[in-house]
Amino acid sequence: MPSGEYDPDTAEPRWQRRWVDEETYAYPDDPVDPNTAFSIDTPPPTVSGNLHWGHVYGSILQDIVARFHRMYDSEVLYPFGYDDNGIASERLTERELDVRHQEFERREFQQHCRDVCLEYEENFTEKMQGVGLSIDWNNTYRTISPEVQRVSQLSFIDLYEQGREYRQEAPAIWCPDCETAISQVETEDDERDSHFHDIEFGVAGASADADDAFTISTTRPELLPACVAVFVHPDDDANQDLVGETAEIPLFGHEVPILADDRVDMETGSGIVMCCTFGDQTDIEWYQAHDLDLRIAIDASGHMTDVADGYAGLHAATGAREVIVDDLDDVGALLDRRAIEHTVNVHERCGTGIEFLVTEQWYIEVLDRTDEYLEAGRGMEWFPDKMFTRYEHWVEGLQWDWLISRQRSSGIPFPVWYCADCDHEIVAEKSALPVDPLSDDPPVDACPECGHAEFVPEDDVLDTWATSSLTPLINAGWDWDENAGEFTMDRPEVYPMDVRPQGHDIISFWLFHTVIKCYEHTGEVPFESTMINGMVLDENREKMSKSKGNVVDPDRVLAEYPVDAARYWAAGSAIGDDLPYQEKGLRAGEKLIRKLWNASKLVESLASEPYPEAPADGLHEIDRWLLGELDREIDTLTDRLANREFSKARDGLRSFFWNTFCDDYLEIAKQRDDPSAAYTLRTAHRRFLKLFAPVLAHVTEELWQDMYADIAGTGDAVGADAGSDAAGDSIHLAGWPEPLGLDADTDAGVAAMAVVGALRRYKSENQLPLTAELDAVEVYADVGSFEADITGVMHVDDLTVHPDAEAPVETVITGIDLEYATVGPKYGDRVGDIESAIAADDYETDGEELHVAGVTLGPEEFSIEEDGQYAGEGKLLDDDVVVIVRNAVEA
RNA sequence: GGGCUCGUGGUCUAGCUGGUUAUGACGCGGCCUUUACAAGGCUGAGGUCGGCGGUUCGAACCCGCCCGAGCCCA
Repeated sequence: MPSGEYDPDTAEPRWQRRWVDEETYAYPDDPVDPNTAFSIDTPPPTVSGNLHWGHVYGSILQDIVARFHRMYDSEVLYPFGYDDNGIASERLTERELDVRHQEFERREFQQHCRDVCLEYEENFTEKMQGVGLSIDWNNTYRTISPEVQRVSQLSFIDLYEQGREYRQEAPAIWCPDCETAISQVETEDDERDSHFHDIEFGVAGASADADDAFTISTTRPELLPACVAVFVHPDDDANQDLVGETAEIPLFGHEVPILADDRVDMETGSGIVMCCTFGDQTDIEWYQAHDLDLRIAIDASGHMTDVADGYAGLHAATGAREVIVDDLDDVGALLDRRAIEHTVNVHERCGTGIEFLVTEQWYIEVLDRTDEYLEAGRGMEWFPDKMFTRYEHWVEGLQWDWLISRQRSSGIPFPVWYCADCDHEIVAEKSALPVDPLSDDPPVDACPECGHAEFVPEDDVLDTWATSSLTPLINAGWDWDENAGEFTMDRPEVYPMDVRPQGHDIISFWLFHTVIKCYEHTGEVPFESTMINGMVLDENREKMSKSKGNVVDPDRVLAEYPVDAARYWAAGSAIGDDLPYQEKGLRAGEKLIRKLWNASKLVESLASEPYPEAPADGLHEIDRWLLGELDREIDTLTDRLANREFSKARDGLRSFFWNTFCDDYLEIAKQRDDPSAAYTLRTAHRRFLKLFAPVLAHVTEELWQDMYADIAGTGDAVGADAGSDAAGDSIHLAGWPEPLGLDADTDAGVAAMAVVGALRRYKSENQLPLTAELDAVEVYADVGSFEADITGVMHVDDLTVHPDAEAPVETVITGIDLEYATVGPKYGDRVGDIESAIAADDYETDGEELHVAGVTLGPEEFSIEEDGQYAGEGKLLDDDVVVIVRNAVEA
């Protein structure tokens, strides 16, 4: 029985432990009806450090969805994963153990990664449980685990067999310091001091009348030996005569074509730009679009190659650049040199400026099916709708197939070997997966192509997105059945999954890649819906970042506030919108928790039986009214939760509970002691607990256990919801309330509450205690059989109700309200005249019609605005529902 | 540089396909010891809806430009 104050510091950890220990949220092992199973593709956080507030925020939104559907549908699969096969986890491991990955054989280093990550993962688990997430901790996965490696390699082989993967020599982003290819997400922009150099290029064989030289501005003169073309914008009239000529590179002397391309930025430097293989992304595009030569001037370690003639062996950035600039100056080709600050693409790990190196890489073909992938995206329901646009633009703007190979030493290996003689690709047997070609033998003794018996293992590993894009299949238990010769699922009922929750920053990565991979493997869109949450900002609506020092530490917040308060705050967001962290939002949550606790105490003291029976002679009208209003709130709330309208759901329920239930109904119920009130108090209270349960997971559980769990569990409960309450011993396993559908006189209820409100205001304004007696009150409205309730709660000695009588008030016409929805379109620009005539009192009403400004409006087109004036004894409180009070106490 | 999104009282927000007086919460002022809660109740003040222009009888809402913020892609 709830007494005293609620103590979240002990209650919240207690329930969190119980939920885990008793496996409250376990998904059943037995097959589940696909119609009631609800599945969530939980985002697996990257194991690279500690959880931040953004994780907490996103997780709470997922959990609200999970808890709602667990009550509303039935079985919910809410799994959890740890993404620990990426470079971030390798770095964490190197940092923790103070080692370098190169010191180990691949499997050995992977083992170290697994050990280190395990510690962090335990910490993640603890944190997630501390937020009260209803995750099924029996269903967790690690992306570095053998099971997931098997899924990932199966995926590679399936796509390979479908002909959707190919190997090609192509430029890749390369870190010359770490000596590895990296993906674009591993790079970041950095402001660097640099120099802009104006360099004079010659025009080879220039005719006498043409210019024989032009200027190029560059920050990277050391790339001159790698120059393979010069570009001019097609709209650049001043330099158009150069197009078609041949340029001569200063110092190095080789000749390259001068071409036109609209990717040239005419605003930068001279508007003429050199294309080197490779200085930046655009160079790669030009190289491919114009089929240019390849001149590699910088090697894998960042030093100049033989292409750079006498500069070979010098380090490009720290040696060759200055020497080349000096030499250009000596031959008079350096026209100008000025200091600038510009943005450089660097490797986020070491800060080294990235290069582009041509290497052999594996790709998944995507460009040929963008139409299908667009259609697949349309096949999902998007919360919010507007986020689909990002997916759409990403797919429409795709320029490259998906590069999935990485030259890292840890990660999931490609299950591939090559014939040492003819380079024929040999793929592992599906039944043998997972394999590591570096330590496992290929499935054949001799090359099926040429018979050669020696093989070279592929030592690349898969892009981490190539694995994390399989989470729906991992969750569904996708595998290859060797005997049946087909792919199977342990839990086919969860696929496609009901919802993919994630941030909008990775729509183009995680979501897109998951959709296309699962689509190719199963022919189905992997999600019924996707829920895209916004970012968490700081109190000033700015992005949280370590450098700004405005990062919110989850531990600190949760030490100070109940988790339920944090959950209340998170539920205050419109899905897809960014949400600023606000302490006042958490404090408002605390207040609601306290209100719910105190109201529960009152309910218990007013109605001692947890499940009282409904009175045989029926419910009082006010009780039917309250339960009827609650029905409507349930309908509204259910729709809002189903549409992921968290903020509206939360605020609507809060208002109804606080204003209607606590302020109106409970105040009246306090004055009563009858079976109808007891039944209603308890029925409404149990329903409120359930409706709040998805958001306020802990306090509702505490109250439920205190007040209802014992009897609900025995099956002795009677009355509304008794059947579904008995289903489990946690409120989170109880059934979501269905509307009771009682007949209720809603209009009378609303009128009665208006009377009560008016009387309450009257007392407040006259500085009377709310318990003060009122001598006489007259009401000119139909309040049904609410009279006793009004007199009880407002302490009215003599209440007279005139349901049909004309109120003794004189109505004064104060104006005319136009029905703009009909008047506007009908009279168009004459509306202005009508309005000014009304304002000038220049109109006549004639029964049903209004004559104004030369037109006649029908009864549907206007309404008369009138004020009630009362000259009799007493005071008129409200002229909507006419309430007159005569009271001796009032001065 | 391109795309997408957001901008509503001091703060956070509701406002659906344009239509009377722009919603609620937090904070602020005043009043009320009322047998669940003073961390409560009642009540009041506070907004030219980022700016400018346009469409319209009528714009927070539709269109254009600009400013500020965020994300993604260059």
